[in-house]
Amino acid sequence: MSAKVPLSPLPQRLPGVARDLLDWYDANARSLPWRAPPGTAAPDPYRVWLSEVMLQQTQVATVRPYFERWTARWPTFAALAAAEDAEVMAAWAGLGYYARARNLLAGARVIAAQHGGQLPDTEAMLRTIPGIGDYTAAAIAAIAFGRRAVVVDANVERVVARLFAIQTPLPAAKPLIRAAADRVTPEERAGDFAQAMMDLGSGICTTRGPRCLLCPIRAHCEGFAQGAPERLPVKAAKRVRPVRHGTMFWLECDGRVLLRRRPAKGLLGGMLALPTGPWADTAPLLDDAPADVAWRLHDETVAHGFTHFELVCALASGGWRRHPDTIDGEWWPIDALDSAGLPAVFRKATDAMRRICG
DNA sequence: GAGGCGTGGGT
DNA sequence: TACCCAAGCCT
Repeated sequence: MSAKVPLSPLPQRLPGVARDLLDWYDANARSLPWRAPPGTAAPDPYRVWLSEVMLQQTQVATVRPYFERWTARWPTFAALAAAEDAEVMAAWAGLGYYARARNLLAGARVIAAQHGGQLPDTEAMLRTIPGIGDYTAAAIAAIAFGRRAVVVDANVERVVARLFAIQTPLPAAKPLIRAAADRVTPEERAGDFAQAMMDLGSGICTTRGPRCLLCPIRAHCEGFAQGAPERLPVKAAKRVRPVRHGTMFWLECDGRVLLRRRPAKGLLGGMLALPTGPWADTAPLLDDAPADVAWRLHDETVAHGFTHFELVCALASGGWRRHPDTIDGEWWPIDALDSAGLPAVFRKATDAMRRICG
């Protein structure tokens, strides 16, 4: 909770929802590294942009340490634009949705080369930067540049669906919810309002077990009045996740293991990884081995859930007896694998292999 | 529009 | 436990 700061009186035209929510925010705003205290000067646009991208589909507690490390290393657009691709991808390792890191770097370079090192300050221009969509453009315009923008993310969708008791299922309800959000967004302090909605959504108006008795806008809430706000928003049923199978190959040479960078696009794109063939409906076993050596197939497997499928991977190990330079990839010291910047699924595999090999 | 795209936390 | 899901974007 941040210190209370003196605020100028809000315009009388401010609707009750925004007024009550902002009063609550002034007293209860979370203190976050990328956030300015309510009612104070706008925070650094670089930090707002970085935090908004890191926070896409990712919780605050997960983002915080990544944000601290990242800003210490690359504190400005210029610093990030000049960074090495491999360093940036390694710094993102474990955070997921790796296209965000690729877009962040591309975005920093666009900003440095085409925008004089300054983030554009309108939604429409922000929308042209790689990795910035409707939500992030609105959030940056409001939070970093004080513009009135309608910021709609999953928190706002949930709060607004309950506030207006919208029964239409998502995603069909999106236009309706955006129109409703527009109606409650104030002309002034739209940035604080957006962040207040986030805090409300993450701490009080939660998906399960909303704490309505603590809610500052309960009196305005039709969902609460109707008695079952936790049933909103209604969502379309989602598909079952299929299981896919694969093999990861642990090729050792002189205390090092072979790593390869994955293709720039697609799953885990641009990340360093253990060699592996495509992941398919049936177990490929040794079909896609990176080298013709005597592979040993282990009993232990690695299971990992991705957004749209479940992976079960076999582990195979072997030794490279020829000159290290005669195979594609990077030989990484086994003792230093923790600093290789591997995605979580490969970190599971390397941890398992180090256990197996002792 | 719908599906591809990670991961860890909460219940 | 086995789900569900979180400050979305891109194609």
